[in-house]
Amino acid sequence: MRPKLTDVAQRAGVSATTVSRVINNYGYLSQATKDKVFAAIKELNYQPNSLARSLHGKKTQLIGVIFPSLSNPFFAELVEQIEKRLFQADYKTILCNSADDPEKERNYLRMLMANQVDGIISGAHNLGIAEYDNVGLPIVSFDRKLSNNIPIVSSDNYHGGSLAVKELYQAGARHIYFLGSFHEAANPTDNRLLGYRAMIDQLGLSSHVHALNFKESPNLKLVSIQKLLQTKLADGIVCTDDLTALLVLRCAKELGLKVPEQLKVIGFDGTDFIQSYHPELSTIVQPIPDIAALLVDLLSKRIDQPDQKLEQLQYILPVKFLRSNSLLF
Amino acid sequence: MRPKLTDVAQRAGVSATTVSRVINNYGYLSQATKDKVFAAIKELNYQPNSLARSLHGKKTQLIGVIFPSLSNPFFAELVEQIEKRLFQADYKTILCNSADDPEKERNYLRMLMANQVDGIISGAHNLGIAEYDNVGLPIVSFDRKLSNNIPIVSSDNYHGGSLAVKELYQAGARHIYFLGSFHEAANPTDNRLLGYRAMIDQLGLSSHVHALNFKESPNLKLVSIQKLLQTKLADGIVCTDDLTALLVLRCAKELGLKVPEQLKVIGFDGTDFIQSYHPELSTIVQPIPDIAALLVDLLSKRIDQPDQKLEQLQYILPVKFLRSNSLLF
DNA sequence: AAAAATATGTCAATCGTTTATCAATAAATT
DNA sequence: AATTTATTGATAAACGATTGACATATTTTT
Repeated sequence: MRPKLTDVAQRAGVSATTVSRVINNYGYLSQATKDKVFAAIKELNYQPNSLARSLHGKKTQLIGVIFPSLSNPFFAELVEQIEKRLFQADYKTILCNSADDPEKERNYLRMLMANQVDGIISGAHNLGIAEYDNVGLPIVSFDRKLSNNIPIVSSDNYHGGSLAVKELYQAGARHIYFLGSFHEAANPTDNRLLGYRAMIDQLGLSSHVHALNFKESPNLKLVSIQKLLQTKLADGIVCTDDLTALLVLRCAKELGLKVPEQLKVIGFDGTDFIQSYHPELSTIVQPIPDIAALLVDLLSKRIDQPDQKLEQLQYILPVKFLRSNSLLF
Repeated sequence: MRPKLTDVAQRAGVSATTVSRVINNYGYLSQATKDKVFAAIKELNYQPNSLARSLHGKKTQLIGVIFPSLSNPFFAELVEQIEKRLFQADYKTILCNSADDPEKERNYLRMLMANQVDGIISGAHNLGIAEYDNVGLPIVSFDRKLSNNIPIVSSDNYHGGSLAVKELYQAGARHIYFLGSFHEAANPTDNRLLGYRAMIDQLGLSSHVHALNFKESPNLKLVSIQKLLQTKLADGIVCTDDLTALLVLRCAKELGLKVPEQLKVIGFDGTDFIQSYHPELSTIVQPIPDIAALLVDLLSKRIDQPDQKLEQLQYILPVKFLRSNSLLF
């Protein structure tokens, strides 16, 4: 049986009240008593039961972190950073992989409420506004517009999209395609497409969009990409993510298309993984650590001051362009 | 304010006891009452406060999942699978990234205890036996020998190591190197090295081990690999993980070494990611879904029957060899 | 009509901790 | 010596749900 507060009291030879006073640091306390109590706590390896504390209105220090996948390095690294920041802020991470399954996501929301989490960080989810509003908890969102009460953090997708085009153009590409997945809803991610179009227009080029279904397997995507590359119409491709860009590079190689001479490619995300293991890929780098830090920071504030009005609904973080061999040589 | 049990009772026009009976499904209950109560629960969107329930001895349905990293696709996929299985078993995952930091891991153990988790899945951790034994909770381990009370699940690393050598040999390699990181402790992972040595001996070859520090950055590893490849002594390399193998492939390309003609390479892990995005890499595939399923299964049993003696301390799951271009063409 | 089974309610204790209130004692200050 | 101030304790009421004991009423069975 785990020791409880009264055990500590007995061991230290003080009252339960005093032990609680020491733990919660309030009221008058002599150094001698504190020492005795801390010693007893150490000896018994005592940990206050956080269930009982939270039942009393103290925070649970639990945060639900909802993401659609971990096998995508971008989400893996983002979740890793979020967990790190949450830990530093003395929060624990309940990992909720929504797996693009609305039912699972709904279930998780229920569970999180039942577990009295202090707040939720939701990344690229797939439920409606109403269900998130019903939760009645501090929430911050990554890359998805939810409701007017939920702040959104995202990278500057628009600028990323247009920057990619500009870089391809400057490297000599004139037939620049947009390749990847995007939604119809007004998601921040779709701004990559808007940025692409804007820059295409500005440069007087014509836009070409080749859609991929996000949920499809890499092999199926590959088939679609092959079809695109075989036409040999494109000399530059803006990909909506780095993994797609890798498929393009592979496909180009198989078709004997020289990169970057005949085909220039830019990805999106720029994870550490890609930078380390595919340094040949040019990409638009999202500031993952900053995104994580901001999400945690905003959520902390929402938790500590739930009544404070939102100063800002949208937080857009700058992206960087990482030039590499897939573009110039 | 979130509705509570008494609110439901009031709404349904029954007593609190009856509501509790309905929720916990015991005692005599008419269908009519059940319907009324369920209706009230729905209307109020009521969720029993799991803190209060657990304080009564009910399980928290929380599991601590401790892993050293998410940015490594192997761990990301393993954690993803574990989360999936835990969810199916109605458990929630508290993600603990130990980040190879003993202090952080220690902190997490404390937190998990304070949060009354039902159990812990620990993957490749870095604390001593005593500290894990003190936790006094059901624990299962991945790839690390902890104590005699903690079952270990791992892949057949020994067979994987020897299989890799055998395949390289059959493909024509005679100077087969072992490249990667291993510990001095008797960790299951080190069996890859033992398997390598055994097969090397069996084939009458001589063994060559080139060590890499697991924690070093990819760039530093690359330097070390370059040094190895420049000697041109190896015509086959067994890597302890796929990421290292990718570095070898890159390095070989840069040095103008033809793969697989001059150099044959085998990795280890065989994540979906590698299979999808690096199909050219031959590798020893760990059965990630099976590992996850077994870990969750064993833990569930430990939780439900804590007094049952362990039938088995070690569970070794079979690996598969995935042949690809880095070996034969 | 009596006995048994079914259905619901009231009441109170409990889980482990927090916290307010009231007392009591010791030490420091005037 | 009187008055503050500092330090600890004892007691009890919460937090929200569970559960056992007991009472009462309604049905069903014999």
